Amino acid sequence: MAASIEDVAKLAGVSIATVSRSLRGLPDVAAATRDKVLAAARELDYVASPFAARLASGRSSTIGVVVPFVHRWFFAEVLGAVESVLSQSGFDLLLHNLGSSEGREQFFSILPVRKRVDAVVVVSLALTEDEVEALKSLELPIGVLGAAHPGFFSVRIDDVAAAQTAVEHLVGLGHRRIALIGGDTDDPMRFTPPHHRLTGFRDALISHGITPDESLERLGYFTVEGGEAAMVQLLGLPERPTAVFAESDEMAYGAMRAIRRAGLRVPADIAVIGFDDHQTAGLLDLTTIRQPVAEQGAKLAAMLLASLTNPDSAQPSDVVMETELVVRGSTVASASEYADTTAATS
Amino acid sequence: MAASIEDVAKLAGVSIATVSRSLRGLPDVAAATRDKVLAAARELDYVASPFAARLASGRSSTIGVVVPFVHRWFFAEVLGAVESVLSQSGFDLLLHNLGSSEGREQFFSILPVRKRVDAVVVVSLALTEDEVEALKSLELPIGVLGAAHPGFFSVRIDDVAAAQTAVEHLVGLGHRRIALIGGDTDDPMRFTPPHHRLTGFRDALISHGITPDESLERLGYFTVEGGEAAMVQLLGLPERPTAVFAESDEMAYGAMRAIRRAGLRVPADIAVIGFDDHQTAGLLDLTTIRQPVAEQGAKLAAMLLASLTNPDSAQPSDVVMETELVVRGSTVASASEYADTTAATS
DNA sequence: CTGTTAGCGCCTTCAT
DNA sequence: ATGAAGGCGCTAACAG
Repeated sequence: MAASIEDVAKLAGVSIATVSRSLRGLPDVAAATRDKVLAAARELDYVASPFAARLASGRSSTIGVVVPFVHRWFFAEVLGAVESVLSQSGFDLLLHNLGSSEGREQFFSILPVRKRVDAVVVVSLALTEDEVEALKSLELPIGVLGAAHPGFFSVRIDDVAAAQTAVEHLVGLGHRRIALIGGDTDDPMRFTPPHHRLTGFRDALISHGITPDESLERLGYFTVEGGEAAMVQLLGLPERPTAVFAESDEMAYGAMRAIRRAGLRVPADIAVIGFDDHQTAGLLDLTTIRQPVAEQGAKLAAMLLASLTNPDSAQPSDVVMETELVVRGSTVASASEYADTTAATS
Repeated sequence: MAASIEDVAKLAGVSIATVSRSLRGLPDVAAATRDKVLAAARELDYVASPFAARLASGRSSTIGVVVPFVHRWFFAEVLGAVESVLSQSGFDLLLHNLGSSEGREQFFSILPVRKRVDAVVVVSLALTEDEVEALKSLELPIGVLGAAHPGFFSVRIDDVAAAQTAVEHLVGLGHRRIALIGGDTDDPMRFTPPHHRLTGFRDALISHGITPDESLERLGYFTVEGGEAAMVQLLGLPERPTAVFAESDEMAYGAMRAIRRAGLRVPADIAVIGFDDHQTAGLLDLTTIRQPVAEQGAKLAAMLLASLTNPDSAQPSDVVMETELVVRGSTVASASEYADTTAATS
């Protein structure tokens, strides 16, 4: 049987209260006493029972993290960053992978994090009002990655502006007939980026005197395969686009593949720009909008931890991180030298 | 303040013991009583405090999952499958992402799962003796994915045989000068596959009268970039290989890219076979060894749950799942038709 | 079938 | 600076 706080107290010759104080580094413990306790604890290989501690204190030192799909690059990257921050602070991470709209419904109706976490991180979900209410009913600090909600902490990028930047890069290269390969804004899983990137795409066109043409907006479902299929459709148009903005690098990969399979050249015949700066974007020479992925997760986790540590500063804040246009060979032929250099040194 | 079991008991007009029994679906409760309790619980929006339950029962309904890197495809896929099985059984999943050899050391010395999980799943780590001892000291059911250990549950594939199959496919096509792009068997993170796949590779060559040539064995570090760099080295050899076996599809992608950049053709000049059947392998027309990734994770989780539910059947078992050679255009030119079909329908 | 009563192992006032 | 003692909310015998 594992040692309990009482065993440590006996061995150290003090009360269990003193053991508790010493082990948690509370003040008002004599240095000599603390040392005795630490020695006894080490000797017995003691670790406090988290459940007893949580029951008594009401705090769980656990954060729930909700992702739509762990196995997709973006979410996995965020998750890794969050885990790293939490484990360094001695917090546990309870993972909830929604997986589907049924999983999502189930999560928000059951709220399996109830009574077991101190805060919740929600990644990239466009929350419905009901979902927001459900989260609020937890009466816990909530962190959202990818969208701002009053009362919640948030970290995100400016998707509208980033999409505009992408389109403006293409316009600046002389393109006027620009297609979009995006996520489904009606998707039952409701991700946030598609809405904003679509808005930015259309806004940028309009501000350059180009009328958005819905036949040039196709769904790529955030997968390589989807991007390829969408591009095939675009290539079948009477008047095909000269440039494509894909809302993710993975869809851009599919688009490039479709273009080349059709015997056309990137960027000579059709320029392609992606979004994310996925790890293989340099390798595939893809121009893209870089966003700090792990950094967003780490920042959000840190904000939540800070609010738990110091409930005074619990002012929910909204952090908007910078994105950056990374020009490579898929939009500017001569840029490929840069890309080669990047790929070789990475 | 959230409702407690006492509130429910009062409202239902029964004792807290009866509430507990009713809510947990234990036998020996009159149907009418149970209904009253359930109604009261619903009315008060009651959920039991897991910590109190865990303290009292000694069970946590939580499983710890340890992965080397969440953000890598294979591990993320496994994690998603494990999460799905656990959440369906009402179990919590505590995630531990090692991230580096320091993170690994820290995990096994601190054992942050102590006193908080009912079982542990370890993914793809070649465990040292000390690590095995550390896990055993938990006195919990341990599940290992990717390697067998006496006393632990395990699910895996036969990496040696699978690698042999890959090489035999190449030999069958007439290749004799076959290179390997693999993981580092001296990597501080010590993954299991590299050792076994290297063994299978060499064994297959030998059994066909081909002497393994170490200059044809290169490190690709399980990344696209690493695979490309390894292939560049192989292409620089006085006598270059006519075929390459990469221990992962991602390394194979890099190899194919290096080959094409060098102005050579796949498979005409150099055939390439990968490992995993990664989701984009069909798209990139890569011959590979398919292994059931999510299935391995789901199976292992289910085994552990079964052993917790029915401690009698707690016989640690070792399940070896099937792998399958998937022939596509990177080894057999005429196979590309199949690949196109696959890609179009997937 | 249902109620009573000890704990589970720790945190946290409140004294001293 | 330290100790004593009362919960935290539930489970699990044990009665009845």
